[in-house]
Amino acid sequence: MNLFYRIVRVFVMQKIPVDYKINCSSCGLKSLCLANGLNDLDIVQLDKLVDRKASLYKGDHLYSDGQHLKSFFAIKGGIIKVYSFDSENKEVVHGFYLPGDVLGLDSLAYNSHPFNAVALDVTNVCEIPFNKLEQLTKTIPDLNNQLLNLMSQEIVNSRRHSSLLAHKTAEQKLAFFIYLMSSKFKSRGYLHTQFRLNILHKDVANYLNLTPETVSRILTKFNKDEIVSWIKKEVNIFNEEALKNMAGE
Amino acid sequence: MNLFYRIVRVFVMQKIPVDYKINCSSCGLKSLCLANGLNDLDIVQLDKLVDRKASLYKGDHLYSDGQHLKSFFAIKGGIIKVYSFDSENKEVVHGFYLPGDVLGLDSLAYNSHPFNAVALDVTNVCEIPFNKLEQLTKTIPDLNNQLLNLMSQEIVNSRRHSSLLAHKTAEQKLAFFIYLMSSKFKSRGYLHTQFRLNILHKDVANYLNLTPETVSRILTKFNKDEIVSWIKKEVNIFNEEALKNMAGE
DNA sequence: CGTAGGTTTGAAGTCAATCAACAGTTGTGG
DNA sequence: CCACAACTGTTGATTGACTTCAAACCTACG
Repeated sequence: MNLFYRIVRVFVMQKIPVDYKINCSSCGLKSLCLANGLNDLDIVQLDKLVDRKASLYKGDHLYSDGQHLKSFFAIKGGIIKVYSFDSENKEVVHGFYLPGDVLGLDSLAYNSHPFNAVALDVTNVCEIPFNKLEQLTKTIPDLNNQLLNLMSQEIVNSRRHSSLLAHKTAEQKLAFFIYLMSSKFKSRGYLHTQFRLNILHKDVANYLNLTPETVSRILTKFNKDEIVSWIKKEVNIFNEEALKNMAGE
Repeated sequence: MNLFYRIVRVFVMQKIPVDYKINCSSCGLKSLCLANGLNDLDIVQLDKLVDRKASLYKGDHLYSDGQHLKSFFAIKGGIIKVYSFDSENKEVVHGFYLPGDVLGLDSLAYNSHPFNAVALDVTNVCEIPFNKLEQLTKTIPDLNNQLLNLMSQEIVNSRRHSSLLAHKTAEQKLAFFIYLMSSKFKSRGYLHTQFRLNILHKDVANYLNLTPETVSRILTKFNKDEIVSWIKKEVNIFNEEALKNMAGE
């Protein structure tokens, strides 16, 4: 088992630097991120702005509370948690971002913004500076449109989350969350009934305004009812229809 | 009493048409809405796009669920409630918009969007078509920046709302809400310890994920404790400091 | 002036939190 | 590579904040 772990680690370490240097034109996620809707020539222009960062490892911060953020980040691989602290210094989890998602849309209006972004797994991001992007939007109207679209979507997502917090039961919340993650994997062309979800139960609990105990109890029930299991970061959906119904969609 | 009411109504009906035709340059709210940060010449350009709509009365919809929205709306006076329906057809209140606020930022990315906007009081709005505004942002970079700023702020506001739903007690939620409204009035240069707030308790309850009964109970308590009263649409803040503390800020 | 919808107040009920104790997992330093 | 410490997850018993239900009272509006 230990040997297996080593091999995987080495594999990951070696593979990623090759993989993540891929440019926008040949990136499989271009239809989700800023490049969506752009023609091939424009994508090349966008690509010139992109700074492909070295891999982040679990616990590494992409940015922190109070920092003056001056870039967007598009996720190429891995998973990022965005969180803040409330007035009593308790953590508040705002969301989890997967490959194809864009971070930093919330920070445009603020010199110093109140959010933190941390990697939950080995993660690769493309950094796109605000000011350079802004210049480019002037010559590429489609790019400006896509930026506005992404922001608009972020507003709607955030409202959906509020609505979930307000009007769903603990069971519905958790079913909805797993269903949402599954949908994300599906739309990205990955296997959506069986996937790795490297999120701690306590972080999900926080995000859904539940306690880890409640999450644990409900997952046990879902497993018993043969709807879905989530054991050691591995999600298995046994009954997609039942999950969807339970999510109240 | 009837006579008094009549006089007020006539006064309102006559006054507003005169007032709301004011152009952007001389509008007292220009520092809050799309005109913020623009020079005088640019404001004149923006002003040409603006369609100042006739007054909306209580219950009139600015837009509805499923409609193809093609404009932003800046509120000049009055109050608008934005809401939707969940999967069980129960109303979900997403927010209340006051003079200076801009609506429709959520609808940019969607051909048909899931929100409704209804006037809770006599309300005047300026309509700004997406496509014309988009054209103008190309020649006025400051306008584009302001649009992005407003969207970014909307994301942050929405996250704050989620955080409130998740981590505050019923008392804190209500204290926070009243404090927030007061702050809005303050920043708009109105009296902020005494103001008309034409929102039903049941709508606030929905927005804060409480029941009208709970809201009623807490307001009774706040009144007894001489912190704030909210009786028949009139808010009176007796102890601003206590309210702020209670809001947990 | 009557009525539908909104608000208040009280009593009873409930969902999920809290508290507690233990089991499993991860990561680190010797 | 193991041992131990710190963290994460599970399960049960108890509690509490807010909801639900119910009935009376307002008040706004045609």
